[in-house]
Amino acid sequence: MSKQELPVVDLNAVACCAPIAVRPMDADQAAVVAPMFKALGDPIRLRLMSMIASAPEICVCDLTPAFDLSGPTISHHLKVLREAGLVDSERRGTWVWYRVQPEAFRQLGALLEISANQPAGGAA
Amino acid sequence: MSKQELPVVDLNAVACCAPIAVRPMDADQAAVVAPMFKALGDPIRLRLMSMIASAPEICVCDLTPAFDLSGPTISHHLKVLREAGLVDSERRGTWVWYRVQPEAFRQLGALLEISANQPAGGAA
DNA sequence: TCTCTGCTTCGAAAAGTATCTAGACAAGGA
DNA sequence: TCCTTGTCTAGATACTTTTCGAAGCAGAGA
Repeated sequence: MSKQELPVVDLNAVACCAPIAVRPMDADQAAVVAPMFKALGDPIRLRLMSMIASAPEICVCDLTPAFDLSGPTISHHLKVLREAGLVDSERRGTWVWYRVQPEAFRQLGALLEISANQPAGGAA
Repeated sequence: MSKQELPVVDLNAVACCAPIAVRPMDADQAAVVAPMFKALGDPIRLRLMSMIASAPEICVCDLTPAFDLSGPTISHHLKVLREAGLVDSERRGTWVWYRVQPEAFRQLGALLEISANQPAGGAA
C-alpha cells in the first residue's frame, strides 16, 4: 500500500532523539513514540516485525502461514505496524510485499540507550 | 516493593538477544519480550519510564504531580512497568522509590539494532 | 495508641483491542 | 467477460485496558 491512506507517523516529528534515560520525555514526544512501542507490544506483531526485518522484503503470502490465525487478523496486525510507521508495503502484481522503515527502527533503538545516570551492571 | 509479589519477567529467560532484524523471533521469545514493549506503549508509562530513567532513583511523590491523573492511576501504570521487569521499587520510610532495571533496558535496545539485512539510509 | 500522609489494592464503568466471518477489491489467466 | 487467488475492509463479539473513587495497609510522629 504505497498510497499511505492513513495517518502515518511523521518520522521528522519524532522529537529528536535523546535516549529516554537522559531527560524526561515531554508529553508530545511520548504521544508520537508510544504507538511504535505499542505496535511491538503484541507477540504476533513482534514476530511479524522480526520476520519482515530479517529479510530485505517479504510477501504477505509468506507471513500468514507462519501463524494459526486468519488472513484478516494478520492483515489487521500488519496495518497496526504500518500505521505506527514501522513498516511499509507495496503491491506488486498479485502479492503485497512488506519491508521495514529503518529510520523508525533506529530511533526506537536510540531512545533505549542507557545513559550515565544508570549503573553499568545488571540490577535484575 | 522488593518483595516481588507478582509474576515478574525473568531476564535470564529473555531469549538471548539477537536483534529482531537478524532472524525471525520464535513464539516463546516473543511472548517474553512483547510485554516489555507493551509496557512502553502507553504515553503515560513512557513518560514515567523516562522520568525514572533520567535519575538514579525517584520517589512516587515526585512522579504523581507531573500528570493530570489520580494517584491510583499512576500506581497502576507503575505496576505495569514493574511487572514487565523494567523498573524496581523499594519503600524507604514513608516513601516508595523507583529505579530502572538496566539489564531489561539494555536487552530491548539490543533487539532493535539494525542488521545487515537493512539499508543504512532512511526509507521514510 | 491514635491520627496523618503516602502509596497500593479493589471494584466498577467506559473505552479500546483481537479475532472471526462475510464480503469487497485487485490482478492474472482462460 | 468470468473465474480464481491473494489481500484488505466491514461488522460483530469477547476480552483487555484505562481510569476513577473507596477502602486498606505501612510508617512516622504526637
